[in-house]
Amino acid sequence: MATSRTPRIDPLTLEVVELIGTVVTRYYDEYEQAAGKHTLTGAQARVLGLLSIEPMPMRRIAQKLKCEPSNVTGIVDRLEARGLVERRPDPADRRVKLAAPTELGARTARELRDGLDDFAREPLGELSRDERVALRDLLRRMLGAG
Amino acid sequence: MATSRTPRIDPLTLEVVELIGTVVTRYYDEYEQAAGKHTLTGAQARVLGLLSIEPMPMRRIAQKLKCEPSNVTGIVDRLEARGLVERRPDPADRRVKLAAPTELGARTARELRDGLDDFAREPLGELSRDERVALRDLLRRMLGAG
DNA sequence: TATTGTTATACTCTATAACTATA
DNA sequence: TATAGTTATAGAGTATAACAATA
Repeated sequence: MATSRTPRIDPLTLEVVELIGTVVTRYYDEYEQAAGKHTLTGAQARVLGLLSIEPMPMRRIAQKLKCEPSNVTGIVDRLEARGLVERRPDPADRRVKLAAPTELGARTARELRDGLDDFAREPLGELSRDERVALRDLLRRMLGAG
Repeated sequence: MATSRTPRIDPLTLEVVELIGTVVTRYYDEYEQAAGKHTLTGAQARVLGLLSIEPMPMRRIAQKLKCEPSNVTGIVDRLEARGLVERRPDPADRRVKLAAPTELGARTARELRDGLDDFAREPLGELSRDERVALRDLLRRMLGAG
């Protein structure tokens, strides 16, 4: 009997998917490595990065991380224990705790962000300015306007 | 005092880095989601995917995953407990155990791989064939010959 | 009643160190 | 003696369920 299978994707698309997979691995590894240089885990670095843009309630961090709110408690606990983050009361709603980076946390987040420049320099450094424009436009289209 | 700072990257490169970050997040989420549909963790899905290409010693799995060999024991244990993977002796070296997918494991890996096609269809589906060729060439150059 | 954050629990992944059986 | 795989241990992230304080 002929089983109804998902049509195989063409070789071109397959190669692009594989290339993207390589980029994903490389990006992820560099991120973890940059975090590790500050003795931070990936999750901690992500939360610190989020808060450095804008302080936010614990609940919202969980939404951003796509994880359960109960997990955020521990991650912020560890960041707070290291003096990188602090919990502030929300004047508007006393149930809410706003997590915000300390001075040290803000500095660490900045250094972490600079670490990502390594990624920008290395693989992206292979491309000329025109090529980067082309890549930007393709990625923009791919991810849909936004 | 003028602090010697890492030179800031230009806006264009920054945007490309951010776009790649978005792709990375999306790719990762889809991978975890595809794994979850088979009640597999990301690590388990990655190992199963590796072995479906080629059976290999435990040690080599650890190298591929960039983790300690001791971790692989547990991951393969769980895959084996579910009948997706089996450990075979290596005729050439009795210290070595070759991990290989079972029939069920091979089928699961295939379905998992098809799940990645979702990624190929969605964001990549936005691009025409010519655009995909352009993206492929840019990624190839970026990742260096490859 | 509903919501925010937390605690308690259990599972997985991770690294480190010590062990075993081979080589 | 060196290597492959394992075990033991501890820390971190994750989900689920139940709880206190507040809305």
